[in-house]
Amino acid sequence: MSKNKKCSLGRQKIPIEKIPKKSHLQVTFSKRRSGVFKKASELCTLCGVEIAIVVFSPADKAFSFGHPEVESLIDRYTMRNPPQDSSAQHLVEAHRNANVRDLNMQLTQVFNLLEIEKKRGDELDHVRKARQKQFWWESPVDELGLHELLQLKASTEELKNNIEKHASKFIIDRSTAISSSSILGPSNGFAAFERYDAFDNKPDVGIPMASSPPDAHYLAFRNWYL
Amino acid sequence: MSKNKKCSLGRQKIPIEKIPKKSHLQVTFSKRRSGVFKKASELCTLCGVEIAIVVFSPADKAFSFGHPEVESLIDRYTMRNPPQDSSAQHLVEAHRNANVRDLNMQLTQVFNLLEIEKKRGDELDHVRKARQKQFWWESPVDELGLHELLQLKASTEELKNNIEKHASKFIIDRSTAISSSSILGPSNGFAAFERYDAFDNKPDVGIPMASSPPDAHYLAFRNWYL
DNA sequence: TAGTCTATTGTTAGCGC
DNA sequence: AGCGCTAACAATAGACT
Repeated sequence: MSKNKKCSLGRQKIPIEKIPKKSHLQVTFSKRRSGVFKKASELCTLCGVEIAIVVFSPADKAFSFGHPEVESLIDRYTMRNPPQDSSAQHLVEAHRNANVRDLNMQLTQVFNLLEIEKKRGDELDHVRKARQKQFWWESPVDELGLHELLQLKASTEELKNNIEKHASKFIIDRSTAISSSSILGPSNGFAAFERYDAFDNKPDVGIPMASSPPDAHYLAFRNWYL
Repeated sequence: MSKNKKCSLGRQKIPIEKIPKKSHLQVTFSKRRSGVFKKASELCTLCGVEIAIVVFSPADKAFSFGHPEVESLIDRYTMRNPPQDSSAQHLVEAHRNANVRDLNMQLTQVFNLLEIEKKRGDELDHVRKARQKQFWWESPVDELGLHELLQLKASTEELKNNIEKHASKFIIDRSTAISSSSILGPSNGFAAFERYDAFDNKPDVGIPMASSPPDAHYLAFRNWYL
């Protein structure tokens, strides 16, 4: 918000010693724990290996990360199998483990989906940004060179003629009703450019934007105005 | 050492997916395993917490890191050894539940992220499709109604005037070189509309599309032609 | 298999909210 | 507690040894 302040000093080097300030320590623990878990997760994905991490927080709370699950990896590590307890316990265990397995599976799947979606979103974002550079005739006129201006002029004159031709055709046989005035049109001047936020998938309306939003032509070309 | 050689491309971005090449995977595993262990060690030192990590390598070899030691932490985590009384059982429960809670939290978070990303992707997708309908002035002229045609005519005339004004300004002081002819321009007629496929993020070229692709004005308005 | 080097990407300390 | 920000710092991909 404050435009003038260089409020951030950026990251500072800290010695790898026990952090004395407690609140600070808690923040660092939280951030770095996430960092370690993320690294572990990446290691899993990249190398397809199994990893389990257990941390006890400064407040002695247990945090864990495991792929596929902490318990089975611990069991594998200690190389002793736990079916030593009573059958009831065992069933509870099994249920718990199944539950955890399910959760982990869901987590993994959803995480993968997330990656895919993220990629798709980024790509589309790039496309969108690319369009702005690609379609130079949508840029402000003052940024165009002479060549572009001449091209635009030529195109525009031809376009104008075509439009006039068509318009007169319309006027000549105006037996058909003049299309309805704006019903769906946006009420604020910029809506036409921002409406995609609220855009859902209405199939189509026959003639594209046939209900002629107010000031649409202004909006359409406002970047060209001087 | 050698100043002239660009021997290294530096670090490259890699997608977080399973690395297909095995030798490569092995190197990455080795490096990143060290990285994770180092991060864990720093977390220990900085926050004075206890942490245990167990990894099974691609070759199914077990690597572990633990402070103070893996075994005791595992025991603490599984809560088998240290206290054996009822309170211990209770703690086991607590930890287990905490674990499940954590997993659920992760799942929820990731799922939310997925939703957000999906929405973003969909929106951008819609934007792209919507542009065609939204920018009805890019549609074929014959599909426009009388109202739209009149709007277009008005816009066009104003636009033409503006362009002429600017063009004459350019012509009057044409001390600057007329911008270079097409270098980057596409060679086939439709490339201008498809180029975003190959578009990456080149910063900018000062004037957008200053190198005026051939027939760009034709492409720009070709939907309007009769 | 493991270490070195470098250009780049990724992480995070110290803020504010 | 968490999220966002920015600049500084740290990790690391790729190539070589």
